[in-house]
Amino acid sequence: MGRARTNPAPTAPATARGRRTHDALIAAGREIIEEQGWAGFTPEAVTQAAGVSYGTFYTYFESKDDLLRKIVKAAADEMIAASRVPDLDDPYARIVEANRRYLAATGKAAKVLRMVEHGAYLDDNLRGLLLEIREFYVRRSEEGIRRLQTAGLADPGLDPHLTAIALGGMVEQVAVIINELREPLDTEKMVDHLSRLWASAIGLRPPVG
Amino acid sequence: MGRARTNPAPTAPATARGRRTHDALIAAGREIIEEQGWAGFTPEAVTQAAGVSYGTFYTYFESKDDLLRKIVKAAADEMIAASRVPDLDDPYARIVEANRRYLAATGKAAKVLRMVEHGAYLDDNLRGLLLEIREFYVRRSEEGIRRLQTAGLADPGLDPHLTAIALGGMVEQVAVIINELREPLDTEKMVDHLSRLWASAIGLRPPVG
Amino acid sequence: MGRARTNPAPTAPATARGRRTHDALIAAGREIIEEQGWAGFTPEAVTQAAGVSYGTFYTYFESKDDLLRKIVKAAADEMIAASRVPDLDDPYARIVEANRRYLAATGKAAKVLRMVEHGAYLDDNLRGLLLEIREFYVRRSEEGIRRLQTAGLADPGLDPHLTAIALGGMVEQVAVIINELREPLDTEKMVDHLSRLWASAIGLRPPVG
Amino acid sequence: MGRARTNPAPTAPATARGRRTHDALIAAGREIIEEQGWAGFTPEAVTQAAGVSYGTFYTYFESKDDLLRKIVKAAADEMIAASRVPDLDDPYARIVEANRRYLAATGKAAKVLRMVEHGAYLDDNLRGLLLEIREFYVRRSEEGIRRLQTAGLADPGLDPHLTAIALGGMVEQVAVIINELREPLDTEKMVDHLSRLWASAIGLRPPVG
DNA sequence: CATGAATGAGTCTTCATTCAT
DNA sequence: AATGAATGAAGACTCATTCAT
Repeated sequence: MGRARTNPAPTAPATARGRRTHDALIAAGREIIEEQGWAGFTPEAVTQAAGVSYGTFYTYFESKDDLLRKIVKAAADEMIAASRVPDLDDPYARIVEANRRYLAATGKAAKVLRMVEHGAYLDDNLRGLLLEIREFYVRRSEEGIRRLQTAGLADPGLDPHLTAIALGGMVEQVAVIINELREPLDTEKMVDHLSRLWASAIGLRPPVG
Repeated sequence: MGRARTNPAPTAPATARGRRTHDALIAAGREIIEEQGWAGFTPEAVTQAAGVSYGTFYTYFESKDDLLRKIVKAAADEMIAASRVPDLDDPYARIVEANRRYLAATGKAAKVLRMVEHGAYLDDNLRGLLLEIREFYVRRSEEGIRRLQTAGLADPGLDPHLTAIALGGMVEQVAVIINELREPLDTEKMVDHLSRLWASAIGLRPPVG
Repeated sequence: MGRARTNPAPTAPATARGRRTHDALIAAGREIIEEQGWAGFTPEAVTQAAGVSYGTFYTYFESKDDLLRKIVKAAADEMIAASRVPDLDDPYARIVEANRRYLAATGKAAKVLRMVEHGAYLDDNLRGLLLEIREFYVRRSEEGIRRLQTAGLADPGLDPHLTAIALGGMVEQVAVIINELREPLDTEKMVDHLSRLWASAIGLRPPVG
Repeated sequence: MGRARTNPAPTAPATARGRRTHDALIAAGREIIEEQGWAGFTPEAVTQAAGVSYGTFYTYFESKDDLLRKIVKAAADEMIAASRVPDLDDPYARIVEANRRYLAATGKAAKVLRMVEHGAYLDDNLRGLLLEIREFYVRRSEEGIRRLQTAGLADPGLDPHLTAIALGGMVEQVAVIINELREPLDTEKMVDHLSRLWASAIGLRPPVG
């Protein structure tokens, strides 16, 4: 973590085999982080899980952190991709859809991110990534809220930025908690609640029922 | 070699000096976790910060984990103590007060807890502690919501348990985020927003203004 | 922290170089135990003596104890192998041969074993090994004595078990003492004496002269 | 173990209470060595067993080695005192008596000594003590054998020195082994065997029966 | 004298990274 | 590219000894 490197800088794999190994390592690393957390994430464990030899790790990654960054980047892209919401006219339906997708697709990814949040506290690169992701979500929600306010559909007294932070935090935190609970929650019911709470919170009248 | 432990099993300090050192170590440890996160939390760092020699660590704690557990316990107790809300008649005032106290007193404590959540993934003791704390909050909110529903002041269609998890998550997450942002938020404004969002979400009419 | 072991669990060396290093470590470890005793036996000393870096120790051995067990096992095997006596018809010649081989080959091995006897007092694995070895010797002597008694060549009034313990102890102890004395003994003369004492003790007439 | 000392040199205890504490520490230390072996022998354990505080150790002993030396000295004196054999006319009776006393009184003391033999390999003081003790026994046996040879009662072809080493070793080793066996031996029967083996070995006719 | 806290060098072990093949 | 051995700095923990009260 931050030692000077004298290794040949890994380049993009040139052969198909190389790409396979590279991807296998990323997949293995991600699985390990998701399932064993920070402590289990070692080059040894990753290479073993990927079925290659120890040394191969450094053929593809500059360092453990390098792999981590790539994993996080992938998780982040995935989260954001999974969160694209189709352009629905009904604002409430939009909220429901956004929450459903977030919970469905991002539980594990969110866990990876949060793991990093603490484990790699000192790595500015990673912190930057995390902040970007959060900002993306906050900005998107912020704009949505502002639009609704302009349209007279949401409480104009709310600060869109603070509101976005708070409601986004709610969803983010729930996404993580769900994966940690012993007794599993009914996800669809949670989506329903999150959406209704969100809507009511900003003054958008949720559908009757 | 299976050598029997021969060091004095740490006992409660018998002298005033002992108690001072003991407390200094806990304080130093906590500060380090809060500020440098998991990675910086080493016996060496803790003893240095406390201004005592390395070996002194083990005069008071059986292990690094032992200290960690004590720090977490303290943080948890503190959070819960700080969250006691005076018995206010006005439900909205109650919500505001609860949020204000939570944000004021528990940002760092919450961060400690979250740190542990991932770093000590495998330690059942700690996981148990964390679950207890969260349950405490969820249960308290749940009861509050139920009371309001019974009194006809809150949306009777909401599941109090899911709602408590979601809104509690919102506050918890905001408490942590606040401490991570570069540009500091106006805490009092955030308290106001959290409270209004919470109230509106459950259908409790927030005060006009 | 209950962190899972992530270092490669030592496996049999896969390459010739690996085997060389592995063997060098065992040899170095053994020499250190023999010459400096328990206190000098540290991973650092062993690796230094073997001319490799500290970390290499754990490429081949799970722990200090692991190496110790392997050394003891080797010493034990060696002792027993060196003690095989060719099937001689003359009982006295057999005794001489057994003693000669024991003293020649096992002085240091016996010392290693004795060292462990006390140093690793608590390790049941090792204690088991030691008991096995002693039992092997006792059983063998016991059978020899019994045969001679049956053949009318040895005092039938002796309990073969107790006798084997006592005479075996004599040889074992002498083997160790020899290596500790400043003024070296004439080993061949000691073999002669041990054999004559042994033979006379059980009533087997030693050869005249 | 060999660090420079800056402690006030402990002097002989001046008060009765002091002497009691001093003796209690020696007794406790000895018991620990006898029962838990080398590994359990720490100032902490000793003081605890003696019911005094940690620091008190250094009021009475310069170092851990200092206590050890005193324990060994005491064990040695005790062994030698217990081994004094009354002047019996019958040489065989003398042998029996010597062995009986040795086994009866010295099993544990012998264990202490042997422990030291390996544990404190590097301490010349202790090694000297051990050698002295062994020499005492060897010399005594040697003289006895020589006397019997002169009196025409023992095989004149035996080297008294080598013979004394061997037979002394037998008894010493048996004394230790006895204490290590799970299934306890009948000590009196072992005394009988040792004596008969010893006598026969040197050509002294043991009593019929 | 007794107490118990303080000290810090030493020991075992881990693991990210490098290197020879 | 792949392999697996080698490296060594860093971390957790121990314990004989010292010292303030």
